Amino acid sequence: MAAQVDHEERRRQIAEALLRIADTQGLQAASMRAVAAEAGVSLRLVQYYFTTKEGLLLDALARLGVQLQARMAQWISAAGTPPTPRSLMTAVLSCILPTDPESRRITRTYAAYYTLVLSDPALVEKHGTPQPDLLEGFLAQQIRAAQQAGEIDAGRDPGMTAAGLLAMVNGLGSSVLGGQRTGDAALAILAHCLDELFGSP
Amino acid sequence: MAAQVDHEERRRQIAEALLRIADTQGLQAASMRAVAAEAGVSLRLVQYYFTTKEGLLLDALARLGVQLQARMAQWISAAGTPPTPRSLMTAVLSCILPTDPESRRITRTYAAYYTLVLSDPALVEKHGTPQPDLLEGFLAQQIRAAQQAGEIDAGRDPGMTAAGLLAMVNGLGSSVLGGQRTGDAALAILAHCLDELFGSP
DNA sequence: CACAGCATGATACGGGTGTACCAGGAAAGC
DNA sequence: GCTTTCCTGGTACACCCGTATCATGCTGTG
Repeated sequence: MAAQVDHEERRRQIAEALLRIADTQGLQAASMRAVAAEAGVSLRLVQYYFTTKEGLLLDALARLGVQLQARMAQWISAAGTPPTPRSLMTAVLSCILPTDPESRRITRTYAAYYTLVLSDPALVEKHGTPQPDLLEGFLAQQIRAAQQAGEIDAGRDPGMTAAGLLAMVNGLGSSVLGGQRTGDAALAILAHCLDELFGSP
Repeated sequence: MAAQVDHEERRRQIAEALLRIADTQGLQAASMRAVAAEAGVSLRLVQYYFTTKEGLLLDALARLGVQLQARMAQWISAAGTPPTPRSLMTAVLSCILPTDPESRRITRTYAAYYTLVLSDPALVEKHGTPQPDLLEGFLAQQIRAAQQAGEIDAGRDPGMTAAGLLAMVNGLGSSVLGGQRTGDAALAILAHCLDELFGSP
């Protein structure tokens, strides 16, 4: 055999270079050569580990998803002891908002992928993106729990309320990235909505 | 003089070809040559009427803004007689949602521009985008009016509620374009939120 | 009628893109 | 030691991009 190299580490290095470019300059600037330069390797290496560009894009997207998932798990675990439905929802929703550098990076990179998928839906269709629906289900579950505890008006539809909240946070994130709003302002709006949802007189 | 041609008409024809491509294939597919082919003119003509590609992009974006504005004006004028704050808000918000072909087109094209601006903020900065803030102000004003009429709880912050609603509609639109939700489902969620905002027992 | 000027067509240039091909070197197994 | 396999570097190929240049129409005015 030859100089055995940690393939996974190399792939990670290259994929993260792609994500770094997607974050700072957008995905259309993430050419094979640019990724190679950013990762400090030769173009040939990028081709070797990811035969095609589509493979690289998909792999990097998967890693981005893992990063977001890790961040959310961390925020959930920091939601106080014991976690209440309200603290959990606050954690999950504000975790997605681009307030600190890491969330800005993740959100911006996801936004870069978003339009890519819009123009070429076949890219991710086979790959599947169960994340949003899972999140929505989790939120709906928390809402139901809060309703049984009498903290939320029982007349609300949990699914629709969850979907509305998640969509709002998405939209707030877009406006923050677009520079129309500050991250803290978005957080304040989210807090206001949660205050309204949980009766806080 | 030479064959005097309606310049504005030609510019419109070309710009709308650009918008059509941006809608169906994304902005990264909207090359000068593709726009020329879509508009049925030669590449040289596109260059003639819009010296540079940036000029073409900006002009088309401006036209898209006008189209959205016209659509909103139409929906507002169809908001019943006399228009109530609730009917106005419903009209404005559901007008943005991608439910019919026209709104799908507008929303998708705006989404295509969104990431372009994210990766190159200088493009639109000088050009200005007063639209969203105006809309937010309009919504806040309607909320205040409804509060004075006793239709909305006076404890709500009009600005934050307006911002939250607009962001939610934006996020709902994204999910519809992404195929995670149907346009009607998004409308139902919006209706549910408005029901909750205006006390409907 | 001729001329000036706007409108259009064809083509070229330099650069960037994804991918493919070919060669070579380094370590492990016989 | 030799070979086989894994890894890596360099380079080339088509193709598409935005823009510029040259040339040629056509038309309305003097």
